Amino acid sequence: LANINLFGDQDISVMIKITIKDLAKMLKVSPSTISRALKDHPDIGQELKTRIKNLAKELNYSPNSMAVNFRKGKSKLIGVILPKFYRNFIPDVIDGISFVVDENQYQMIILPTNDLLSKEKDAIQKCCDYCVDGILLALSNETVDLGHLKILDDLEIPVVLFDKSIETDGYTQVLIDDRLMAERCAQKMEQKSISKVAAFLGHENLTISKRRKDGFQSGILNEHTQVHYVHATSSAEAKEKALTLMEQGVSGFFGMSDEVLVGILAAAKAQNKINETYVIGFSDGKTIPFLHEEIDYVHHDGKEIGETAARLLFDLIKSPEKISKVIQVNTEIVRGKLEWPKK
Amino acid sequence: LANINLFGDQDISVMIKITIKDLAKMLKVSPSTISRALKDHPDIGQELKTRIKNLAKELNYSPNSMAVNFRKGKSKLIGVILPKFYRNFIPDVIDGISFVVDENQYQMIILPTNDLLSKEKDAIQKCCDYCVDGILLALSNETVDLGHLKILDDLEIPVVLFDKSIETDGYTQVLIDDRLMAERCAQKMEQKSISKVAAFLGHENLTISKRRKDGFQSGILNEHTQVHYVHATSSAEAKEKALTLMEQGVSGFFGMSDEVLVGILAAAKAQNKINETYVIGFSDGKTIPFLHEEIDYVHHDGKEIGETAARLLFDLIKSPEKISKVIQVNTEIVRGKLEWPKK
DNA sequence: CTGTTAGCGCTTTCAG
DNA sequence: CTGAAAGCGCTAACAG
Repeated sequence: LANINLFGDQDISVMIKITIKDLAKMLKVSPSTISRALKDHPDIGQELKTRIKNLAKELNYSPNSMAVNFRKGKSKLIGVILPKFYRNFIPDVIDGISFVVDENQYQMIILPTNDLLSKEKDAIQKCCDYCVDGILLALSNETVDLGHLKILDDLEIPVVLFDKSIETDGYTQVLIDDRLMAERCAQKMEQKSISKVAAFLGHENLTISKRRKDGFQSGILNEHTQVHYVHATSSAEAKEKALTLMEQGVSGFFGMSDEVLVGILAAAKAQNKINETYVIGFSDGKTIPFLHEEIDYVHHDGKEIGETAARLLFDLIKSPEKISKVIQVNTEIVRGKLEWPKK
Repeated sequence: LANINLFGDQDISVMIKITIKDLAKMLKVSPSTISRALKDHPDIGQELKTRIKNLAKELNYSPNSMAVNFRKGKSKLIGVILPKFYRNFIPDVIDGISFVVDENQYQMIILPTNDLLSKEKDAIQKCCDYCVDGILLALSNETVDLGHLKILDDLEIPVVLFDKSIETDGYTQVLIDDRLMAERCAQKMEQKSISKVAAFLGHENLTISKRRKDGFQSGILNEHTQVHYVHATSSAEAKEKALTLMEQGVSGFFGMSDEVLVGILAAAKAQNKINETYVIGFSDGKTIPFLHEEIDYVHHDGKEIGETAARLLFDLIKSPEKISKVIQVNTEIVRGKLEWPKK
């Protein structure tokens, strides 16, 4: 095609990013014709269409997404706001999200808040500035109300909460039935006839902590069971507190997350009390194999939660009327040391 | 300010996204004046400037990043392309990256390749379409040459390779001195006077595997030491292979990653041979605490690698002449069970 | 069937 | 000191 050589003999396709205008000039047609041909608009003649497509392929034309999205008033971007890249759970969640994002031909920008409310607000503002079409949000520990999400309402940017959340109406959330499962844990604990037990919870701001505490509490029916409720936000803190409790004769432990479970088991190990200690809790089962101990745990699958949250978000993005709903992902208690982390 | 009420009595700031044009109309000045005032251009009068700024604040004006970036021909976006959200190492790397990205007021889009070359190519194309200003790339296992990065050269999009990489010139990379450290591991192994040892490597395509193998090989000076070289890409696979080798009397193990180390230790545990087995390898020290065993390991810090790679990328983005260089991050051999994962 | 035109929100010459 | 106008790349009425 002699047309390519408008700009001299060198193959310009390898030099700069080709635009629709370039193609238009080379083929001496208008930009709109190029635009239409490239998206198979029925108006364009077959012959011209193939000429255009061939040249585009030859020159590696590929549309400038920024321009397209800017023009269309949407970014094909979703914002994923989360506290931190914990090693447990979160990587799986992101995996699930990225799968759905891919399916929908979107991209995701990830904004860590480091568990700071101020950074969460910043993150939301940035999402607005970048015109994201939707937001997936795991709240920071500091967040106690959702006032800062109002702007998203105003701009009609849908948001789905996952993992961390707080009691609230009007927002779509993906949860597991924390209350019920914690209650079941307590029931299992009771079957062991342990007189002194402890329930390890996460940050006290979190509804997730409250719900799991409530559930556990209502599962303990024996009035003579002595229950300690403890908050811990790291494995190290959990270990310290577990050590103290063990010295006081506590031998049954409920841990609401992998973080605290690891601490509890480390304490039991350190005291050589693995065999006389009963441990149960919430885990995704990926950390357990590292522990070399079997425990009962409520299995919650990060990937499934990520996928579910992302699908809900895209439903909201696509549907005109934004109806919020709360989805409960199913879980069950299993005994692990389970599967190996895949790959 | 009566001006706000141009659109009736309701406060429009909570209804739609305010633009420069809106402000201009309300204050009866031109958009360019608004634009200049908001960025403290010296041309604008002090009084007008404050009037504009006040109104902007009141109405929560915040510029449309898409438009700004589109106009300026850059996206303030970097692409982070990586195989998968492994639980080891990668979350820390992303943490490091996100820290630097934040410092530079950028955002990052994350594109997982699932270790597929085809998806790696897609990811690169998407980065170009989104006009990212730079790319951080951890190669997939399938990638054996860098031909598909040529387009980045043409478009002058800088790229920094980290973690996974292959032997190549002309690209900026962040590495640790794999060869030297693997050699040191072999030397430590030799001090134990073990007759049968095994070196567990990752995927055979990876230069990282080759370099660590070479290093280990050259550290073994005793001709009578019998060395098995094994490739494994998951903990499960490593465990199986380690079991077989233990039956053959192998009692010294080198593991080039957390993944294989976990498998090796699980095998030793299963065979009740923890005490008669020597294990050394490469780790970030975060998995070790879960293992309850102490081992010698080459400590490589994901966060530092992520930060270093990101800083190099921003250097390239900012500097006019793109000079590629290879950076070696320092490492040392420590004995772990080390620190707890922070938080 | 194809071209012209206007415009997404913003910045930046160039005038005045 | 301020305004008018052009344009980044693309799309979609509206004409013809």
